[in-house]
Amino acid sequence: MANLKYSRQREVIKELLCNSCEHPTADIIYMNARQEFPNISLGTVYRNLNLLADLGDAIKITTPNGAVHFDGRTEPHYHFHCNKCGKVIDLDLEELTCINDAAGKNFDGVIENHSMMFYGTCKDCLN
Amino acid sequence: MANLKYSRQREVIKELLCNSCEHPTADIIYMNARQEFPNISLGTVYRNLNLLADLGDAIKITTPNGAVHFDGRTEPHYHFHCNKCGKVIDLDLEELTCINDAAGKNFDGVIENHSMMFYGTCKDCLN
DNA sequence: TATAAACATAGTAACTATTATCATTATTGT
DNA sequence: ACAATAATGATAATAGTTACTATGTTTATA
Repeated sequence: MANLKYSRQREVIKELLCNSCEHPTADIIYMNARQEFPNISLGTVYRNLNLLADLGDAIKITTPNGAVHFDGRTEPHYHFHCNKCGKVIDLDLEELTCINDAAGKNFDGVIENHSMMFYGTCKDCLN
Repeated sequence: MANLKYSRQREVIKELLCNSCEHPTADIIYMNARQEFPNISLGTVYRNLNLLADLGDAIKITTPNGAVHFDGRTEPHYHFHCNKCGKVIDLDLEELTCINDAAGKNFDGVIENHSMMFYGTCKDCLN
């Protein structure tokens, strides 16, 4: 798993992800990466985004309308998903640290972590 | 939107969903519905599940590994997703009613609701 | 620095989950 | 009973993602 070799493509993908506050999809990263590597393959983008997620350097955010968003900010935080435009926005809400324990009270498995997504209408979409 | 006509297929789909504690995917519902209607179309299953969700009679649950699960229990509650088998399980945890307000504190849009998903390993997968 | 092993890439095909299309069938109000 | 309209089954189409493969890069070692 740790037999990694450097690649310029991966570095650029990681940079794009870390410098973005937009929680981009693989698609968006692909479009941006093409400005640096006109021939980069979409497969390369997916492979590296998933790799970064596996390494803990990125977070995958699943939204109700299909595409997976990626987040380069890895410390725990919560997200808002706009029901109109589909944008994903960071929220300024401190982590609920003890909720995992509370959830595990009457539960027979092991709870490791949680994610929370808020829904509604973002500023831009409030006509 | 309310120009509905009765269909036996929809009734069976709804029944299957409400009688299940398993948070089935469209696929599973399809397989079960075929015992009643051997010729039912997968499209019919999707159409009706989405319709039920739009009517508020079902909830769509998005999990990190692709497929959407459906839940016939519509009062607010939280879920656990097993990282190994992908099962979705109801949790006995009371709703965090005021968290929407807390999340909206430094946020410029309108927050309507939220979902929370816990992750880990379920009882059956703890070898 | 040459070399060989291992990894990464681009390009493309394949796959999965879901939605759209459309001719036929079923429901419902009159 | 009939006409309007919604729902169905069958299938095609789409979107997002992963798999495959030949070629190109990186890297450790001599």
